[in-house]
Amino acid sequence: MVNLETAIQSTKFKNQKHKAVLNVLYSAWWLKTIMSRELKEVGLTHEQYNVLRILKGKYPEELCVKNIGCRMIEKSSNVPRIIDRLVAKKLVKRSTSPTDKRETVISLTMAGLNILVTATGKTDLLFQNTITISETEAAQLNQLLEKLRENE
Amino acid sequence: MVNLETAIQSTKFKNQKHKAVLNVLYSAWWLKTIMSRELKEVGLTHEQYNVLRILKGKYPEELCVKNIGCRMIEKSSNVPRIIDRLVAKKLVKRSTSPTDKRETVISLTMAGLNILVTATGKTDLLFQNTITISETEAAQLNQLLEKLRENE
DNA sequence: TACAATTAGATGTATATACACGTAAATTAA
DNA sequence: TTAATTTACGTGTATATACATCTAATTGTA
Repeated sequence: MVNLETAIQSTKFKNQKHKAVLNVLYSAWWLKTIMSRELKEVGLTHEQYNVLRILKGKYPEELCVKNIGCRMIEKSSNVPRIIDRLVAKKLVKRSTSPTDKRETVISLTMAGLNILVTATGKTDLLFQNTITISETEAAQLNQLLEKLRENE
Repeated sequence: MVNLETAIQSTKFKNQKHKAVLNVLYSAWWLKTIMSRELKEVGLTHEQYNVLRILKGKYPEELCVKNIGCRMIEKSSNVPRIIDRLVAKKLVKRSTSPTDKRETVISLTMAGLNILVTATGKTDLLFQNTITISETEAAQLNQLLEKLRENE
């Protein structure tokens, strides 16, 4: 158990709100780090995994680049370039939409589906073992995070 | 007010814990985005600002690269390269430690201190206007985030 | 219908992240 | 005191982020 003070070696927070901002940023870095460790074993980055999961959510329906982008957790991700790497690994296929030639539609390959199953198994197990807060606490946390962003 | 479901266009969360993981990641991205917008006006990136703040915390004491690194929110930040850019802008000064020639000690310049004051004023105002949760809620949020990381 | 405005996505650039590796200095051990 | 080990930090590489710009396709409008 590492509290924020220890993690970033600082005790000078203006107030609880200021501490909460740093705490959210640090927690996100920590989550990405432990997830990436698992994903590395199947050769995926966190963002590549995110794109694959978005495609899985609609599978076997295809999604265009724009619709993948607006579902990303990090909105400023450069989706075409992440797709480049997934295409190179043959995990997705790119093709032009017949109805709108501006759109590039992306579909999961079998290899993509398979790697996703393995990766999801790994991250699920990780969360099960590492994140032990109760469902009630998680629900509270969700409520407070949305309160934090209420003026979004 | 934008809830997570709308933000990432998904309603399929395995449970509250799974949703909390995505919620923390999304909230961190959101916080970084709104902060970066302010910092851009003074020509700083989020990470450059973080390094300057760490230096301010010990000012006028100097800090070596390693001690800056272990105080960073994102531990895998490449501190030497962030310092490169701060040196180029004359916001910090680099020199070799006289007591241990392996160490590079970094000190804030007057320009660095000044820009930090402006930047901090901007982010403080931003938080004041945008983040309106109470101190009690923020304290609760801090407690839950540390619970989330309890097996760190 | 023709032309302007908008939209989708590819691409370029600067910065950052994540991680490996190299070099020099300091520390420890033989 | 020399040799091995460790530490601090710079550097290289692949990927990602953040944002601007370009092109082609589509849509809206005169």
